[in-house]
Amino acid sequence: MENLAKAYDPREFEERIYKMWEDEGHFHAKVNPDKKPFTIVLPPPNITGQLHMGHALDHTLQDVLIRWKRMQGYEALWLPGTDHASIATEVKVVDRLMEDEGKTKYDIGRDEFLIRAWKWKEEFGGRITDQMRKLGDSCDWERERFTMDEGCSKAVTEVFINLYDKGLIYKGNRIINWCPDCLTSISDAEVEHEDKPGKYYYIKYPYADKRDEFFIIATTRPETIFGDTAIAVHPQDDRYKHLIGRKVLVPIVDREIEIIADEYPNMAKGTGALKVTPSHDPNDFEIGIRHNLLRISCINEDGTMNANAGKYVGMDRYDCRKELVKELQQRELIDMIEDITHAVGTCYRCNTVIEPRLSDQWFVKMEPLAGPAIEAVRNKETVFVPERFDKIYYHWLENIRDWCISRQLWWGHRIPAYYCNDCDEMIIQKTLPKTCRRCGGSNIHQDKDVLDTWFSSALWPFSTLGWPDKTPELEYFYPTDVLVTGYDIIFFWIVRMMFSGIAQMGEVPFSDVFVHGLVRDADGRKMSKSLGNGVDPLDVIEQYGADALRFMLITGVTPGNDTRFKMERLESSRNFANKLWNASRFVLMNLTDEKIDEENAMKNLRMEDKWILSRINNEASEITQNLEKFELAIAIQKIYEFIWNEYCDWYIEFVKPRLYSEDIEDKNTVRYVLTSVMRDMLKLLHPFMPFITEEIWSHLPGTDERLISSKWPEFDDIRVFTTEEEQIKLVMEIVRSIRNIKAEMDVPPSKKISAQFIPGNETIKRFIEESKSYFKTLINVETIGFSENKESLSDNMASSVIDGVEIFIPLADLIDFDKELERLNREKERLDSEIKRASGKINNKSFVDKAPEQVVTAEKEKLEKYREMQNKIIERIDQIKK
RNA sequence: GGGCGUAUAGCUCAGCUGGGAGAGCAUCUGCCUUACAAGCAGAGGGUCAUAGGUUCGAGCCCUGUUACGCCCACCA
Repeated sequence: MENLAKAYDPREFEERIYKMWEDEGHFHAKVNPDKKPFTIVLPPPNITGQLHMGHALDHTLQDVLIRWKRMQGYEALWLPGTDHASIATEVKVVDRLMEDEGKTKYDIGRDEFLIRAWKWKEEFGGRITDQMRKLGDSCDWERERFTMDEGCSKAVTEVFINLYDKGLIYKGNRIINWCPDCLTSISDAEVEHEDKPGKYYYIKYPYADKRDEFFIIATTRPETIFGDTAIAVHPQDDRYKHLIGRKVLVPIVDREIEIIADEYPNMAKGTGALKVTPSHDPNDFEIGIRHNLLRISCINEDGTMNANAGKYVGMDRYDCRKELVKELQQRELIDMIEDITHAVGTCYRCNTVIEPRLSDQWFVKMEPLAGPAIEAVRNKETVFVPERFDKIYYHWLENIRDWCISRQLWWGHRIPAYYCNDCDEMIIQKTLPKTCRRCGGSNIHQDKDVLDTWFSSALWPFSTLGWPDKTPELEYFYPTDVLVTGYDIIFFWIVRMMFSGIAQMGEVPFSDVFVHGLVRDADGRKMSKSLGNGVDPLDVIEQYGADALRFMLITGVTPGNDTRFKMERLESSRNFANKLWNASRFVLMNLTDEKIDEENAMKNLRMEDKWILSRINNEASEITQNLEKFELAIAIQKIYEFIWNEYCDWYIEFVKPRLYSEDIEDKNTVRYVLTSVMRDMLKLLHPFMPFITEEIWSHLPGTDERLISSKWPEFDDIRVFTTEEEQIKLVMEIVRSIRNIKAEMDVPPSKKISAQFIPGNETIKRFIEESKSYFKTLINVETIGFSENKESLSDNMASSVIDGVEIFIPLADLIDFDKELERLNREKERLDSEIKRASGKINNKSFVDKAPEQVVTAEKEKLEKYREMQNKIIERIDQIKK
């Protein structure tokens, strides 16, 4: 028989196997009316990114599901692709331009910049997809997409125009989140709130008609006073009611503003009065609309002060704050300064404090889109796994404000809005109009802004399948089945895919959202570049193999919870792979080229054969159920335990002598069972550890298909053997019991011994008689005998009681009776507590009355059993004491 | 301010619909037994955060409390 390498070395085969799968087309899914589709779209990683542990987890989960469904006979499509990552990529290209050529993007201009950006994409955009191959991701690479490829771009324009036509996209001059460093607007979702130390500056505004008296308001941002156009107080605020309508002067600039009444001010906060700066605060903006206030901007795009700030013009906003406070103090216009901690919005990319800023932007009107998206989850058209994440979803959608989708960047989908330079007419259409529809002029330019990256990712589940064209793929694969992602992008992405799918396709984009947590470092910290605590999946794969990494990432993780990356866990995963590897070596070295006769084998099964066949049969069915419920960790735990604790520890040990015997027919049976069970094991494990399983599979004789495309095991009624399972359990208990005696009584395991049994009944006696060869194989019991009672046995024996049988091991003159008594007493005490517990229940009338009958019966049986066992031990103790 | 999660063996974590507490690692003992020392066999180790409640029965369900963590929230 062809043999496997002696030690498990994943480097020897992982790459080769992946190439084979890809070359043979196993990943490719096509429209196939004879099969049911199963579709997952990959959350497209950024082209700027490198594979990190988060991807490794995310992809492993998806690959497990896809491989499993593929084996179940579904037309399983895992559609990969990458995201253009507008802002992230633009920053990279800008940096590179500066590094290489010392130029800014404005130096080379928009067209040239885009050429560089595409070049950058060509150079680095494929890096991450190459890395995915190392992980074993079985994506359909023939269908790989990019958010800015022709088809996806077409979809973007189409959606934009659809929404515009329905009045769901509009352009407006409104307050948006502005990043003074990235120099672009960002959406609400992209603002992170951080608690930062700040100060309340209590500023004195002189009354216009009585300049030596002051109205005091508290602000954290004194530099915005240049944009003040009112003071607002609550109409019910007794402190201020009488002042409504009076005028005060903005300090330093001496501009007159009015004290107005508005419901917004919180009477308990600050002085209860609010300076209103409509150009630099979203709430103030709203107040400004209600009261028709002037909008005065005082801060520029880059965070410096503008001419409205008088002598502070050109100064950075924070420098201005310092200087201005100094000046106010000199003029005695500051009442007091108080230290506070408050939440400050920062840019998710560069951490710069966000400047709310008035500007012309494009928005998606959210309310009409949010409603149906909320409904879809309430109706369970889409289900979150675990369920609790639907709360985040609801909360986000229920409180959503309009989505600012325009970005002042160059890399991305350009907004399909065109303006006539002559008459200012705005035309929304797919391509550049030749002439203006109003004035007929041909002097037309396109809107300079690009769209938020998430605008295109929101369309991913259908844009990648050909939409807006009615392709067969779209018809067949949409809606997709599962969307797998981390909880951190539920509102960035899941929410937007949901309402986009519903709005454009009339159907939710996926039926399940399988949410996972983060991979943290060994100390529970988030892996990050700045901390330098990230572990590179590629290094791990190089050292331990992709299978070990995948196994580690799935094992012991509760869905939706974070997990820690621990080296020891990786090692034990690798050890498991090694264990399987060696078990396979054992099987293979005991096979011959001779064909295994299945029919004959099934006729000559012994009890351990029936037992293991029965067990794997059950496992297959349970594991399938676990996978259906997305309980991947439970599923893999079961496979692990089966392979290690049942197949390796027991079955292989059971059958060794049969393999070394001369009984050809029996050897055939063992070979059949070994390989048959191993095939099923490999199948069940394959989704989780695809490489090692495929490699071993390829060495099994009579294999003419690939494991990746083989059929998932199903429960088989013929392979249920209850009696044999019972019998083997008894054998195992006896074996464990005797091993324990040997170990505790310091008898070398290799020492040959004999055993005497006092069986509880004839059936047990027969079982033991039939099983004597196992005792020889497993624990060196050379001879066995039966007795009616203890009295007929010699004293020099160690003993043990299990359910239904007493076991005696003669230890010649070596026996240490003190030790033996200690052992027996320990056992007696253990039974004591069991009996206490069980009898407590049985003596409890309400338990007997109210608990289900089978529970009560079971408890009674247990009690009887324990009492019997304990009696025997007590007898033995007494016997020894005499 | 609102919401969520976590608290189980020395460590990291499982524990699916409530019915005798588990794994991996670590520890102790004995074994190189011709698949595997990345291994085999045996052993020790837990008031399941805390106070109540529901139930015949609670690690699991309900309420309160504490600690830690996370997310959301338009900066007066």
